Amino acid sequence: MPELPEVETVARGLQLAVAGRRIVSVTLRKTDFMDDPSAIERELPGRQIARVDRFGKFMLLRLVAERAGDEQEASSQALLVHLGMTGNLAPHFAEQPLDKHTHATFVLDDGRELRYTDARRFGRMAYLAGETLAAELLKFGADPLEVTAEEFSRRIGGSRARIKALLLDQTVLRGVGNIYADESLWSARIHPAKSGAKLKPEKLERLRTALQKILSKAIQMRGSSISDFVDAEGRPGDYQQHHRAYGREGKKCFRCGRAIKRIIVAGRSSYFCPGCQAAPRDRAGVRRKTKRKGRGRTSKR
DNA sequence: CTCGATCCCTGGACGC
DNA sequence: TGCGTCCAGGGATCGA
Repeated sequence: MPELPEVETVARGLQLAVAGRRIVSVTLRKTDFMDDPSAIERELPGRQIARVDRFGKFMLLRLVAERAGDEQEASSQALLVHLGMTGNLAPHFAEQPLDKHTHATFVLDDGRELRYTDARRFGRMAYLAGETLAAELLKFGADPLEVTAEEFSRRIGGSRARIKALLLDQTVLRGVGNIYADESLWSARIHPAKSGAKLKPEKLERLRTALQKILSKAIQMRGSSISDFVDAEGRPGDYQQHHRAYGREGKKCFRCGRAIKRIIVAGRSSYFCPGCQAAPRDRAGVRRKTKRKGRGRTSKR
């Protein structure tokens, strides 16, 4: 589950490994997670990967045309890549066999191949340029590592939605996912079902600093590998060893010793300590997980 | 505005 | 061994 720290880790690895390389050719396989596959096939060959940035949970491969003076130099162009749950983007030697779920191969000018693999195809890939790119990026909220106290307070404290839903909402903050939401709430001693608007200023600030500290530490440790996350060099992260709440149902809270509980908030498993993270008095947001029935897909449309 | 439900997708865990 | 079922989860979408 690549979230901000994992995506940052992959982006940094790619920046070192492929920035400056030119894309020679593109081969696509399954394309149902791509915005416009033909645009990727058409626009990428001949372009150079100028640099690799992270934007929320996205990676942006910034592209430039080969020849300076080309009219397209004027507008920005990028390949936007979201890793979803199981996505991976990494350079390979051409002779390495293809992974079963390789959906895109970008042959580079040094003979290596940048390959995108994604078993579940929850990821996203899009070639965007100019105004379209700018408009896409504008949809997302503040970067949690950069967000000021004032902006955090406005975005989180200004909504009555549950704090867990707010942290996961990419239009509020970009880059936080389930793991780091739970870890920061545990750290700040806030129950996931608490309303954002009901958080006192000092709680809000405790949450912001906890979130930033946790994300920074996780980046230092190259992310959390809880399913099969590996970075651009194929190396897993180490931050999962530092999880205090996420995935620890039934285990003792590192602060108070009570058993960590798991509930569903905002449709996601939410791990918290019932001793340290007091349930909101009023609301009924603490509902037990409801059993889901009727898994059947009908027809596809 | 905020909510839950449903769908997308596959692999892994588990029960039988 | 193998089949059925459940679950994981980011995000889009829809109706309440």
